[in-house]
Amino acid sequence: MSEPLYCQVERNIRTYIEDMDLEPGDVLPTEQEFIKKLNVSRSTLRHALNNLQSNGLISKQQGRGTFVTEPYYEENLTRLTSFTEDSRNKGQTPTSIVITNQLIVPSDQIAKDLHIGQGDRVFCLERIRMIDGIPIQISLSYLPAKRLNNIDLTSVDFTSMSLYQLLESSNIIISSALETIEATISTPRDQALLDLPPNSPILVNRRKVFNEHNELIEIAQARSRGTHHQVKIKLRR
Amino acid sequence: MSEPLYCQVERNIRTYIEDMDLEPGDVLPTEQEFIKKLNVSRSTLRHALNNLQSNGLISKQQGRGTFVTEPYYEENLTRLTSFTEDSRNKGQTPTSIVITNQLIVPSDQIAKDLHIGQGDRVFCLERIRMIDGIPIQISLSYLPAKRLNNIDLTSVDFTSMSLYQLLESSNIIISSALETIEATISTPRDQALLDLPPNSPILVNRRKVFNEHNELIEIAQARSRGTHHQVKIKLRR
DNA sequence: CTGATTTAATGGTATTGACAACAAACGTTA
DNA sequence: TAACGTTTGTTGTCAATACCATTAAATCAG
Repeated sequence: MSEPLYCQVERNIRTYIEDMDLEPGDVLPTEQEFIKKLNVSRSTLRHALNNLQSNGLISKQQGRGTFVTEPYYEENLTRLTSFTEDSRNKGQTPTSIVITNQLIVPSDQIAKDLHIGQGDRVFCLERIRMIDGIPIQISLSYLPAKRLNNIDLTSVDFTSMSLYQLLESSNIIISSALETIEATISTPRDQALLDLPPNSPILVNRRKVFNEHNELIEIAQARSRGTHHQVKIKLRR
Repeated sequence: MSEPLYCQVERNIRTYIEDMDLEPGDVLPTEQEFIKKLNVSRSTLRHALNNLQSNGLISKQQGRGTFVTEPYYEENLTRLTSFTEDSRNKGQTPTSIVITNQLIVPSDQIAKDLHIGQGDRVFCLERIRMIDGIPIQISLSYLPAKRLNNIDLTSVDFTSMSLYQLLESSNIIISSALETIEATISTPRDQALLDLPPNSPILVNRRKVFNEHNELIEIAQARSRGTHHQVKIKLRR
């Protein structure tokens, strides 16, 4: 058989939401309407709807209806993964607006944090990360040029490209990372870039990424909408 | 209505795995066998199995069967530690004010989250965690009584006692946990209990803790001062 | 106008039946 | 023996039907 029917239904509903320009919070057609419109059985439709719900696109409420969900980003910290990879694994479409992509002379602090000398150059990459068109995160990365195998990041279009996958395809081995998380209040800049009201919470991730020789290849800060962003960790004792 | 049938089936299969001492990798009875054994329809059974699969307890393979899942294995992950242990390791002095320490009848939601039945009792423990006298965190835990080897938590003084160390000294094995983190804004209650100004950020940790049989022994929420609390994680790719 | 009751709409649960897809074991044949 | 097809047993997909639970809106009584 070709693609299962419920998968096709899933895609149909996704495109329906897009075509109808449904915003988060909007109500979807009822099950009965979808059944007529798509000409499938209720169980098939519900299979599709359940999948969309566990992918975080919609939420159902008994007695009321089905609604488009606020998109939110769930970061999986059991492994070191990227925003792009995490989102795609959940069936979402991550894109970026590149604010800065330059080769710069680092400040003393950055140079010290990266364990590089005064004269060494550093790539500075700042992006607004979006899911399905909604801004979720501001990420700011510094990468020392001399540890990047002569890649020229400034010539790369990061609109839909994963930084980590690019590095790995250039034989740079991302080995481990140290990450700290804290909560803070959004700055005016956060509010402008992430389209937030004043006094909204922000989750701040600071990450140091190491290669196989335990050399720092990236220090990064990610500022995410606190209520649409979850970090998920699996721990063992 | 009482508890849905598929939830009861879920619990039945959980206890089956435990009673039969099934190890990771072991094959479960086939759908037909479960249908006869539990006297339910196939769709109900599959509903339960699907839930168990998304909870990571089992995995299904078309044409082969259903198997108990390999436990998650990861080296160099941050260990599951407690507030008390963390603080003492840093040379600080953790204390607690106990707000609630009762044996209660759980709400439907809590019972469902803990995978327990309607009649089962649950310990509810709420504490203000302090370091050197400064309130840092509000922690709220629910623990199902029947999985605690007859410990009576209500008779324990948690002022300077670690919950996890108490459990372990009672031969309860804390095996793994799933944790999510998000940022939010403090509520008036947060502000009162943690001595915070309005509009201060709060870091919310939600944790599910499992024993060696992958049974839930605790669900907990911790609300911490966002700016005086950092989560540190070491990741591997 | 207020509050309680009824009704309609909607998603939730459960059963049954049929066929498809896949994996492993088995038999046949070259 | 090796290769190939067949059989068997498993989970996956899909449909039709019935009834339950929850919610919100309409209706009614006071």
